[in-house]
Amino acid sequence: MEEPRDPKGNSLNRATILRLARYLRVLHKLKGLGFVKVFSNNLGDSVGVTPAVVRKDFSLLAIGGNKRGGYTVDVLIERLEAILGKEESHDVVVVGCGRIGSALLEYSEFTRDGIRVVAGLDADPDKVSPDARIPIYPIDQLAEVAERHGVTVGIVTVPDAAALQVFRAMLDAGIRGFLNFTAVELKCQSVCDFDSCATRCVVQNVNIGLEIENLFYLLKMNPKSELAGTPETSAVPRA
Amino acid sequence: MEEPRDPKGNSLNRATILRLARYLRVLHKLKGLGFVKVFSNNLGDSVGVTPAVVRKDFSLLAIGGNKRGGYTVDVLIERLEAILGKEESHDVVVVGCGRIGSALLEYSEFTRDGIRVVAGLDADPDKVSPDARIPIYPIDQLAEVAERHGVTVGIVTVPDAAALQVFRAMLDAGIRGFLNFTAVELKCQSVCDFDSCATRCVVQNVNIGLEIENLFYLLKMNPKSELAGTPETSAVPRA
DNA sequence: TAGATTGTTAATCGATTAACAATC
DNA sequence: TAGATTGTTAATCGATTAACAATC
Repeated sequence: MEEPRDPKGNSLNRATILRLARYLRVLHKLKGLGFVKVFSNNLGDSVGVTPAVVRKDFSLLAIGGNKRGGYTVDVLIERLEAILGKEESHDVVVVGCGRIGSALLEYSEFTRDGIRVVAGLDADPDKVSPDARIPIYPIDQLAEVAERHGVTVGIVTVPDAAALQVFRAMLDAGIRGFLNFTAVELKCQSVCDFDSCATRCVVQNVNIGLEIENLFYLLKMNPKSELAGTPETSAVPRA
Repeated sequence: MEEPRDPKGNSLNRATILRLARYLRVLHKLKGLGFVKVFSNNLGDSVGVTPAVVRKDFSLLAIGGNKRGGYTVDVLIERLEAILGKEESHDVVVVGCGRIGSALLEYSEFTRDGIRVVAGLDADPDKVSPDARIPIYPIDQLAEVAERHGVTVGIVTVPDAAALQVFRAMLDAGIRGFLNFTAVELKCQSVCDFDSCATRCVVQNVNIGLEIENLFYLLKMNPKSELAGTPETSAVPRA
């Protein structure tokens, strides 16, 4: 299978795709604020990279700027959406409706990002409530629910002990993108044969306990070197 | 200021520190399972890196293995704890007790990791409950609470609009490690003068909305290349 | 001994940074 | 024009991988 390629024929790696997504986020906000132009250093500040990286990314994508006036917000948004795809709505399911899962079911920030939780799933009959605004179904209806809504992305907020079993069930249900809140390393190889594994998936891990541990270690080891980088500068507001 | 250095005088960068923390986590689990020895490829699988990286890390730290039998779990734990520090307990505060914040207040996984939430803080008087098992105080008592418990790490689960203001208050209260659930980029430069900034802090971002967006983009752009890497192999169980 | 794993060096790869010409 | 920013190339840097001798 080919790697994704940009308009110039260069390949886009994971890091670049994630940066493009972040540019796009910021650009939408800037547009909402009435910005027409933006400089590479402004965008870099917002996303946490250097101006050179921003320019190089855009250069790679054949997105041109103006040598004096920077880049046009509308052009950037248009081109980035052409590359990343302009999603109307991101539908997801939440598997495991404990404390974190329940909180995410109703997470109000999702709406702003165009993310919609279509359903929760749980193994506990007491948690099931199919008639709620965001319904919660028994876990064994996962495949049916996923198919009905065409969901390909799921949030995993089950106890660690259930993680692998749930992971497999989600793969079987056609889910290919996983936001994993468990401490278990989820990877396709762990549920299928080594060589003949045809099921590919994407996993993003959010290990809250580990992140907090890391904070303590980083503070202890590296208290002086962890400044986030570039000073804030201001972008060009609409005249 | 000097960078942290290992026993051989080499400097430890952020990526290495985070890997060491992950090794240590896995090693504690292995010890709990009765493992005495472990090979570089086993540890690599668990942490998601290649065996060569594991060996290189340990070599850098002057931790030796046995050319036939791998590394001794106890030795690794001892040496890693000597380097990272053996923390008895990680005390944190949760600032902002909305859906996510409340869920984290009672997050049961924390106990297993030695993380203790000493208090929550909120601006809403209705949320305040100083007599609860995990008390919730008014936000303006933050400095007092942080000082009383000697807390240096905080979880930020406030609305985006309040993020910067809360960030500044937390810095003023002596908090230096931040687990940031808001979509706002928190960095010390945003709250102090550029050059004379003496307040250093560490921020780990958990942007759930962005992570989900990324899943959709990665699935669309790179459906075939996101396999998590190395196949599982088994470690050496105690005889 | 034979086999397997460590430990280290060199080679490779990719990403970041520096520099600066082009030009609006 | 003068100043500022883009766009690109080359240089640098660091991390990863390959390879293999050492040796248990």
